[in-house]
Amino acid sequence: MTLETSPPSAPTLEQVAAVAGVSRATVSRVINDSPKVTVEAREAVSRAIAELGYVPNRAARSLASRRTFAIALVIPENTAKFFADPYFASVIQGVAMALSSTKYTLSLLITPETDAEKSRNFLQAGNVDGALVLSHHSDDRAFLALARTMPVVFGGRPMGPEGEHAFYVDVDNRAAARVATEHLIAGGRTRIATIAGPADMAAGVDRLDGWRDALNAAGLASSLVERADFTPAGGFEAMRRLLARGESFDALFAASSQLASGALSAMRDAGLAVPADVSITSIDNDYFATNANPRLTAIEQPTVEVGRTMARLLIDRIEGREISRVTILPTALVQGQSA
Amino acid sequence: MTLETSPPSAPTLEQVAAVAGVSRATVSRVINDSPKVTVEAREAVSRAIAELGYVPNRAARSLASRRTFAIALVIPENTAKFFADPYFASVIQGVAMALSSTKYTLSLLITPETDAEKSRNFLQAGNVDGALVLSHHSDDRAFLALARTMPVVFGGRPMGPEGEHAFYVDVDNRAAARVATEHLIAGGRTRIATIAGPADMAAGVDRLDGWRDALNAAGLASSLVERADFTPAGGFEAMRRLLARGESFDALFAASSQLASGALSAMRDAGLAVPADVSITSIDNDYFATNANPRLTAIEQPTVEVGRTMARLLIDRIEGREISRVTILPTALVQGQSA
DNA sequence: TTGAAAGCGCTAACAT
DNA sequence: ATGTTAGCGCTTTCAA
Repeated sequence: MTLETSPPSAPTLEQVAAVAGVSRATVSRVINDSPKVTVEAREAVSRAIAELGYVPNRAARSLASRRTFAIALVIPENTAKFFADPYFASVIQGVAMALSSTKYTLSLLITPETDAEKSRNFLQAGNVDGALVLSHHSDDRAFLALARTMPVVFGGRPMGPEGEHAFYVDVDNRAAARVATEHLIAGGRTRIATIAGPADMAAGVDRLDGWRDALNAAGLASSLVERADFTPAGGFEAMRRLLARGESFDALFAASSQLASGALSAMRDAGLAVPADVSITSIDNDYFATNANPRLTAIEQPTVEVGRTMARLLIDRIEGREISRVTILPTALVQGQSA
Repeated sequence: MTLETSPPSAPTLEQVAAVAGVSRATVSRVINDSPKVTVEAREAVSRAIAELGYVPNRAARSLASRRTFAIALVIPENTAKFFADPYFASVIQGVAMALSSTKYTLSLLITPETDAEKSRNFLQAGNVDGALVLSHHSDDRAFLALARTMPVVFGGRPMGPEGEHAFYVDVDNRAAARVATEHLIAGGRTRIATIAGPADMAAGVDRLDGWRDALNAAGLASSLVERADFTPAGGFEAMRRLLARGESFDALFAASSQLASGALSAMRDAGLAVPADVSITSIDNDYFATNANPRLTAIEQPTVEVGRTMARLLIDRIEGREISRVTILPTALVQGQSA
């Protein structure tokens, strides 16, 4: 366990104090931007810091102050899904943007089931001041308990009774689904199927409800439902099941564009033309929507803004500012060629 | 700076010791799997830990032991490029796999120029026991200095004189490029152009050299060179410049499949058929190669294995085991339809 | 405004 | 095998 080449051990605050000719307390004050330091003292310390190349030791600092100035972004997915889903990319971008103007540092935790315990420990061990939990697709109940231990902001409404007390940023999935479905109805479609997400995920449940809302309001039947997990493969299989039913339909609302993209393949295999035979709308104006053929008409979520907002809210909570528990961001329908 | 709801402060080792009826040292020994603990003591401690829900405080631990059991994976790119490049996804997967069977935790640092100082500070502040620097495309010289401070393993040979002392995992880019070019020659092509990477990156330089090696050995001209950064857009522009020269060619070696994919668009615009008019080989059998039309004949790198190896080597270094400074992993040509 | 001194929660000699 | 005792490098009262 010994390092092969013992590196030049880092300069300590004590050494800085010696060089600057002040006490350790004063050095600490300068580092922490305390106003109660004379200009001369401050400058002497700054010079010493520069001269020695001093960087405060995080462990010592956080042990003494009980602050880490780090936050975790927890993504309960496996690595493959993480990279396959453009949603994460934009949210992270938003988080990173919000953080870059602060002292806070980001710890990215991609936590497949297998490493769950390691991640929990990491968080409980005081490595971070708070956590962001981004559960676009996955189940996040495991992390609700965390919220009792430290400030946590969720991306997407957490399911379950404990979710009632959680802080989260989300879009109005139900309204978004309703709008997407209404667009199909406005286009004159009357037999509208849906491929819904999993029943144990908020986005799955809410988007299905929104689809029903629209159909009910228009007096249309809402029986053509197939569920799938939010992947192209899931969409492909769901569409095959839908077609196998033998009940014809002239429109599809897919709960995500990944689902729609899989469904498109299955429809092409079946010789169905889009939008001639079946028109389609979906949610997520992402890579899968814009690169589909035809380009999908889809609801756009403000993904970068979700990330930015989550980070800002978390820091507000960490620093004791009051924030509202629920933040809903607006969505908009973006016209493509599929409906 | 005060938490709005002060969370129940975490149990300490001292409390565990009290509950278990042993000294703090014994608790510490149990936590650290020391063999010198009686079974009874170990069990008493384990029970106390479970009962209290105790998790050791990382800061205290690392302050006392000077170990963090965390390593950083530094990616000197902006977030957008990070997600656009499938290379990173696989390498990270490899790193994560290697780490999951260890006590080590991963800190992912995506460091655009703007946040460089924050990242450097993070690393110098003792947050990690070592760092992996993955510079597929970007310049990494800034991180060579880091290697004097802590164990560092690079992914890809670092450029510059300091690179001579760096530990790294890489493939033989020169040989890979030579093989890819020889494949074109074996196909009867004689006027072979290349789109090379940047001159300040090892992969850029080495792959160009390999192309030259093959042409020289075959007695063919090696004048048709255009450089670009490793993106589809770069490849597109480079191909346009190549075409604008007015010198005809019947084959192209692209230094990466992203470059090739951009080049393909430009060739399609120019009415060139692949592989009829121009055959193509490239490096990276990734998404861009397999989804190109026609599918690219490309050199496959063992990307997951690169990540796995980097992580293993870094941990070996951290724990004082001897490792060889340079590790070269094998590549193989994967036949597509482009050559 | 500054310094002295007491910890933060843990590990690691050193005794026993 | 276990306990005692110093710290690890910093922040933070409290006095001056």
